[in-house]
Parts: sequence; C-alpha cells; structure tokens
Amino acid sequence: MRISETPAALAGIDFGAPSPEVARALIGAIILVDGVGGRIVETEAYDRADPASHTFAGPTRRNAPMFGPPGHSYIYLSYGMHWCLNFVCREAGHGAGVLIRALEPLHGMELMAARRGQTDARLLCSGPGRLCQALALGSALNSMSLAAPPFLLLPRAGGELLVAGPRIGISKAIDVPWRFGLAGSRFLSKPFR
DNA sequence: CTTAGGATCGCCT
DNA sequence: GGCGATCCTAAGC
Repeated sequence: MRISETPAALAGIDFGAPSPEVARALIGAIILVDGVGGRIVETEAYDRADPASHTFAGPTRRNAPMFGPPGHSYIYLSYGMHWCLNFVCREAGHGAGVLIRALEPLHGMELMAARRGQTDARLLCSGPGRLCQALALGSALNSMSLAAPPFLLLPRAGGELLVAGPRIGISKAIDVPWRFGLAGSRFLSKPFR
C-alpha cells in the first residue's frame, strides 16, 4: 500500500466497509478539491444488490470506477447536465459507493460563488450537482484516488449527531433508509422528515 | 410552503 | 428510443 493510500490519508475512514457504514462515517468529514470545498453534511449509500444503484445490473462502461479500488472517485453526468460525485467503497469488484449530496461550504467561497453564478452560501453546495459545479468536478477527476491531490479528505471532529431517511430522486428501493445527514444542518439539499 | 415543466445528453436495451 | 442518484424557474395555495 502506498503512503498516499493509508487510512490516515483518507481521514481514517475505512472505505472497505459496507457503503451505509461509509456513508455515516463521512458525515462531518471535510472534502477539498484544490483547496476548495467544505464539510460533508449529506450522503447516500448505494450497493451492488441495490435496485437503485448504477451497479445493480453489473459492470458497464459508465460504472467501471465503482468496480475499481475503494477510496476512489466515481463521477458521472446526470440528466445530461449535472455531474455527481461518489466515493467508491467495499472491496474492488464489489460495485458499491457513496453519493456526496451536500457540503457546508467552508473554503474557497469566492471561487465557488463564481462557478455557481450566485453568492447564497446555502445554494453553493446543497445538492450533488451543485457541489460538483462549485468544486469544478467533472470527468477529468473521475476514477481518481481520494488520497492524492487535487483531493484532500480531512477527519471529522467526532460526536456528530446523524439523521437518516429514504434516498432522494430515485424510483426503485425508495424505502431503503440509506440517506444520511448532519442533524440540524442548514446546508442539506432537503430537510429530513 | 409545494408542485410542474423544461433543459439536455450519455448510457443501456 | 427511453430514461435518469438534478436543477432552475414560475405558478399555485
């Protein structure tokens, strides 16, 4: 294992764990891309045996990163317009990951505002498409290690209070409670019921 | 506050 | 050919 891929370089998160565990562990961690980003306040887990997952029907050209090594990115184009960021987890070949749905913007506010075309902090990174636009994430950073530049993953403080509920924007497995959030955060893409 | 429609295109059957 | 792990705007209550 290279130094850059030790657990410490990944904020101590075990990306070999099942995706719901990783999704919970990521709440409160800080993700930066070239120094721009913030605190993860909302995630969703997806798994190979999950009808809502891109990997449910097996490996394809698009979802190949999800079957690659854990601790890497999977960035795909949604609705022909919006990029979405996932963190691959489980062992290589499994096909599981965590969708990053919202950040509390902390670093590079001016750059994020310029990229987003507006200054309301609550609208910079509150949604998977919005945060990718704010952090300039696209195909160029697909399937890259999260333990190496331009990515930087920093540990959460610890003791965060979490909430959970059904995932958003899907039509299958709509009752699976694999959406996780930081309780009370103003930066969620949608409130939890 | 909630809902509806349109934008826009890569991916898979 | 149909369909999204979305977002924005406008309109209704």
